Order: sequence, then structure tokens, then C-alpha cells
Amino acid sequence: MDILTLYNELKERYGKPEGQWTLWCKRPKTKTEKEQVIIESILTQRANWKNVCYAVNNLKNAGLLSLEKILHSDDEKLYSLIRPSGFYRIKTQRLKGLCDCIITEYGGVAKAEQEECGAIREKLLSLHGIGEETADDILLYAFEQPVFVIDEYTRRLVKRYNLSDNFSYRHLQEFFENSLNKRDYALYQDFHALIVIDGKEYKN
DNA sequence: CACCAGGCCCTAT
DNA sequence: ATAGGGCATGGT
Repeated sequence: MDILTLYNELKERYGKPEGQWTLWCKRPKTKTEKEQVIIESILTQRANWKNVCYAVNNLKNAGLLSLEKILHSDDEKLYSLIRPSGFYRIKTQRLKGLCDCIITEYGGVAKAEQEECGAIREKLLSLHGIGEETADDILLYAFEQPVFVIDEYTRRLVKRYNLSDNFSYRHLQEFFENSLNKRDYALYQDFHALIVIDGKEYKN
């Protein structure tokens, strides 16, 4: 099964990714939208998307859906707002660490996204609570870099179609990137979204 | 009521 | 190297 053919079949079946994906797959994004995606990339870790929406709406209603605002908010305040997304204490620390990195070290999203992709990735991975999937979510959906995101749904899809017998993150990422146009970040965004949508659907 | 959701880190083998 | 437990909530 050719990877591009697989993409086209998913695209044929599900069309343009909607719901939670309309923002993540929107192109181009404003600064505010990019910041929301970054915040959501942490909140969505091991969480149901509906719960993430509650947390995001709480932040929005409190006027804190911004990296700068979060960085300067009290922990207790953030605890109460993001509680619905689960793991709220640890996620508050992760969010603040990430905001601190982007605001303090890079001087904001606009500056950060101009850095060399591999260098930012290493930087993100060095932060506590940011692993490969979250780092790549940020690179692909907020910084619009052509980095293919691998997650549990991607692994299940690979297994289902017998595309590979090596399930390490690095191997699968290279596998997808080498099978697709390396400049086409828009394709990467839509493809990952479709894999997740299909994964939820497929799971009888 | 039990099990699950787009992770990640730490610890003990 | 790798399995297992902790982090916590709301949905189904």
C-alpha cells in the first residue's frame, strides 16, 4: 500500500478534518491561533478532547489563553481553570515551562518559529513534560514545519496495513517523511488529523 | 461501575 | 533496555 494512496483514501472517506482539527489544520494561522495550538498540545496529553475544550474555554473566559498571560498567572488560578483536562498540576508546570521557553528564551512565537527546526526540536525535548509527539505537534501545527507526527493511532494504522515492523518513533517518522513530499507541511497536518479521525472511527 | 483518552517521567528490574 | 506506576478529569 502506497502511503500517498492511503492518504488519498482517508481524504476521500473523511474529507476536510473538522471539529477539533479545524484550528490545527487552519492555514495560515494568526499569532493568537498558534498560541492556542501550543497550549492545547499540552492539555491534550492523555486527555479526552471534550475535556480539553472545557479547559481552553475556561482560559479564554478568564482572558488567559495566551503564553504571556499563562507565564505570569498564579499556579492556583491555572489549576482551577485547566482542571477538566486532567493531570492539572503537572500540566500547569509543563505549560509554564513551555511558555517560559518561548517567551523568555526566544522572545515569542514569531521569533521562535524562525529558528532552525532541529534546534527548536531539541530545545522543546529538553523541557520537562515535552516528549517527541508534543514537540512535533508544536513544530507541525503551530510553527508550520514539515515534521510528521507519530502517535498511538499512527502505530495502529501501520500495524493494520502492515507498513512496517519497526515501531520506534524515529523509524516511523522517517518512513512517512520519506514517502511524502518533504516540503508539504499542509499535507502532513491533514494526514495526521485523518489518521486520528480514522483511528477513532475504526476502533469498533 | 469499569475502563478509556492524540503523553511523559521516574523507578525498579 | 524495558515494564509498570503515577499523574486526574469527565465521557461512555
